[in-house]
Amino acid sequence: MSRPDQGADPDSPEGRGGAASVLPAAPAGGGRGSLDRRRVLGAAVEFIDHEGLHALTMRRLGAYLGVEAMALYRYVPSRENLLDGVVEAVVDELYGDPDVHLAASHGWQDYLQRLAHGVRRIALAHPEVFPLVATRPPAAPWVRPPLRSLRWVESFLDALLDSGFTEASAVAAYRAYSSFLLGHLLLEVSQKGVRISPEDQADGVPQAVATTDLGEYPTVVRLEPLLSLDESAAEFEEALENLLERLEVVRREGRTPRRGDSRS
Amino acid sequence: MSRPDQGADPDSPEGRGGAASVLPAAPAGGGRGSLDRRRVLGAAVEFIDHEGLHALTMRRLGAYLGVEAMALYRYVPSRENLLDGVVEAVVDELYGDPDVHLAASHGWQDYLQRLAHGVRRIALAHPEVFPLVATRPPAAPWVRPPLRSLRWVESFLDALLDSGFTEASAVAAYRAYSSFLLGHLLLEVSQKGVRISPEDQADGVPQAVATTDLGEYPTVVRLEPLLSLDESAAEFEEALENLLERLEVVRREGRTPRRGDSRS
DNA sequence: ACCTGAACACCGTTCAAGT
DNA sequence: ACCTGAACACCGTTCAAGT
Repeated sequence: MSRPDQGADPDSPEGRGGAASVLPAAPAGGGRGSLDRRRVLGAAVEFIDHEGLHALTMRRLGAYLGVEAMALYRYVPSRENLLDGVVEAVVDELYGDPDVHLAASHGWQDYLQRLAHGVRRIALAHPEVFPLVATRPPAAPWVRPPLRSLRWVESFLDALLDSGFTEASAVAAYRAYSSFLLGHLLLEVSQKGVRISPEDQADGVPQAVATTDLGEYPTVVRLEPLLSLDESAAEFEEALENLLERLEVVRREGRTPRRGDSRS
Repeated sequence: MSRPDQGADPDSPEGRGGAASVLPAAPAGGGRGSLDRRRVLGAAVEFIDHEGLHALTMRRLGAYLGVEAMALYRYVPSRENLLDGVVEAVVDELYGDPDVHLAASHGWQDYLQRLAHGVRRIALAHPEVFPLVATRPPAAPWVRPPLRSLRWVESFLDALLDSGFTEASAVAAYRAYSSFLLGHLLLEVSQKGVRISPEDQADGVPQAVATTDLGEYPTVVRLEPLLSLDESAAEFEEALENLLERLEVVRREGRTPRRGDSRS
C-alpha cells in the first residue's frame, strides 16, 4: 500500500499541500483578507481535496471562506464556471513545476517523460479533483484531457516537430499520449480510493463484492492477492516507456503509424 | 428545450436502439404496464441517452415514466443506487453481444479484440452514460472500469491463463487492457460531443478557444485541420493491436513485463 | 465596493395517507 | 400492493437592500 510517487509530500509537512504552491502566500482556506477569484478557486481546490467533490456546494464553500454563498457570485458566474476554474487551477500547477520545462529537457523522449510524471504528480496530489480534470470537456474537442490547455498542446507539438516528427505523426502522438495518460491516471487515482459516490460506501468498499456469490468466479478468487497488489507506479513506467518506444519507431520512419507496424 | 415527456417514441421506430436490446419486449419509456426495477433502469438509460446525464433527476425520471418521483423509491433505494444500476444495465448489454463470447473466439488475441470492440460499441451507443461507466467506483478496487464486473474479469483471466500466461502476467495484462480501453473510449466519446456540463455551452463549443489569444499558439493554429480530424477508429485499432502484440511478447517469455523489454 | 436577507424554483428523500 | 401529497432540508441563483 506504500505510495510509490515521488514528489507527493513536496518538501514540507504542510499536510496535503497541493494547491498551496499555486496560491498566494496569503492565508488560504477560511483565512481573512478580501476575496478574489484566485482565492475562491484555491479554496475550492482545498475544499475538494479534504471533503470530496460531492461535498462542494456554493453554500458550503462560502461558509469555508467565512462568507455567505451569494458573495461568491461576485467572483464566479456559476457553479459550473467554478468547477472549470478548479480544473484550470490544478492544471496550472504544472506551470510551476521546474521539472517540466521543454528547455530543461534532453530530447523529446525526456520531455514527454517529465511531462507525464508532472501530470501524474498532480493527479496524485488531487485525487478528488482529477476525475474532473479527466472528464470536463475542454475548450475545443481536439484539446484533450488531461493536458487540457493550448499551452501544453503547443509545447508538446513543438517538441515533436523539432525532433523530426512529421505534422501528422506529431498529432497522432499527441492523441496516443493523451489516451495513455488519461487511462492510467484515472484508474490509478480511483484505485487509491476516491469516493465519487456520496458517502453511501461508509463501510469500506467490498459491500457489493461481499454480497456477490464469489463461488462463480474461482479464478478471480484465486488471483485476488495479485489483483489487489498496487503496481501502479511500475505499470505507469512500463506503459510510458513502451509508448515512447512506439513513437520513436514512428518518428524514424517519418509517417503516421499504421496497423501491423512492428511486424515488418 | 423540447420536453421528452412520456412516451418518447413508445415502440414505433426504435430510434437510437441502444438499451432496447436488453429490455423486455414490453413498452419501454413512458409506456404503461406496472413498474419494476428493470423498467426503471431501462427508462433511466433512455432518458440519459436523450437528455444527457445532467438532466436526470428523480422527479423528471418519474415524469418520464408517468409517475411521481416518490414512486421510484419502491424500486430503487436512492439516486446513487439508480446510477449504479444504470451503469450495470449498460454493461450488461455486453452479455447479449454474440460477438463477444470466449467459446466463439479463436485464441486469446481474437477474444480480447472482440471484447474491446464490444465495449467500444457500448460506449458509442451510450456516449452520455459512458463517463459514468468510466468513473463510478466498482465493487472492489481491483475490478476496474470499464469491464466493471467480476464476470468479465473472470472471463478475461481464464482466457489468458488457458493460453499460457502466468498468473502474474495475466493480471498485468488485465490492468494494461483496462487502462487502454478507458483512456481511448473516454476520449473518443467526449470528442463526439458529450455535454457533461449542463447547457452553458449552448453556442457550440469554441467559446473558450475564441476568447483565447490564439496568436501565442502558432503550431496549434497551423495544425488545427489535423487536430480536428477524427481518426478515433483507426487509432483504436492501432493501439489495440499494439497492446496485443506487447502482451504476446510477455506471454511467450512467460513473465511479468519489465521496463525495456522490447530493446533486448 | 462588497456583502447579506429574502425569495424562487428546483432537488433528494421520508412518511403518513390514499386507493 | 402500489402510488401520491405534503413536508423537510438542502440546492443554485437573482436581486433589492444594507454597510
